[in-house]
Amino acid sequence: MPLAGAEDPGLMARIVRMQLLASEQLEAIASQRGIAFGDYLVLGVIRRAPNSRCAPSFICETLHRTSGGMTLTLDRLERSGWIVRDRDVRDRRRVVLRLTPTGRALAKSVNTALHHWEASVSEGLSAHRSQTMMAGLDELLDVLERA
Amino acid sequence: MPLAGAEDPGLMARIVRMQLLASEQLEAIASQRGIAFGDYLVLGVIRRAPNSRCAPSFICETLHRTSGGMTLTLDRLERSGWIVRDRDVRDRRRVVLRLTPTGRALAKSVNTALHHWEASVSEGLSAHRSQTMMAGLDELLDVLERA
DNA sequence: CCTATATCAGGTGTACTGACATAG
DNA sequence: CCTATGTCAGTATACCTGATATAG
Repeated sequence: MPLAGAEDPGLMARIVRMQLLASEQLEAIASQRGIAFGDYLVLGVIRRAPNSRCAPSFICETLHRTSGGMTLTLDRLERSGWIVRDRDVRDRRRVVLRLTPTGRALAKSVNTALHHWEASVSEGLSAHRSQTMMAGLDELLDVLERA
Repeated sequence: MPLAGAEDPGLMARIVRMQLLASEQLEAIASQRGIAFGDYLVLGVIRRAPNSRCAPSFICETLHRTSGGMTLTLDRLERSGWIVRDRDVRDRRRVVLRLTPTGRALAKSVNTALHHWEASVSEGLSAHRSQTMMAGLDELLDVLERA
């Protein structure tokens, strides 16, 4: 079911198709555990931040999101009981985010499921392909980042 | 700016990062020409369909979208003067979509810009890498499609 | 009758932009 | 004053469910 006709689809078509397929599967994995994939990414950023704490603006930069949208996302995550907003005592403009025990457990659970997904996808690839794919993707990411 | 910490990010993180970077750039290219990237994809599906005509349901399948949402999208594209809805004379339940001259010109313009983007990205990759990348992506897409 | 195609209506979730309050 | 951080209000878009023609 290629997007293009007879000719070679090209890089763009492949990327778009990958987005469609991967998004569906990642979304399914996360939502089976009661969270949207995009929201899981936010939990993940907090979890991996130094001391498992960070500011909303850091998440915006990491996930390329706007501050207005992030406020709504954080409202939602806080309402769900997965994160807490603290005030920074040094600079009281700043908010410090941290995970609740529930939030940490959820993030870990989704993370584990994603690792299993990764493993099953890798199984479908020849070992050699898997290696060169990763290297190729890294090079591609480098180019995209510079563009 | 990797999503993960010290360990190897893994396939999932690479895919997510690719989605972030690629979406931004594709969205920028399209919106510079006055259309959202998602809407361009719809025009593209119509343009590449047999005889440059197709039904709304075909677009839904191709782009994995819902019929209710597609009706709204098509309303928007029609209001913008880029597509026309005709009735199929054989089966008058069916709607046949086609591009207006303006819509065709816009789709071509975005398509050309995307080809330039592709070319510039490919330039940043070693020729050999570019080849194996594409092959690797195809294999990955195959696996994702089967999953 | 029953099914297929597309649309519509109502309600929900989410993101963006631009304005704003507050802190430095 | 000017900048930085985060929030809020208004807007846009997409989704889902279920109902509604209309045609086969």
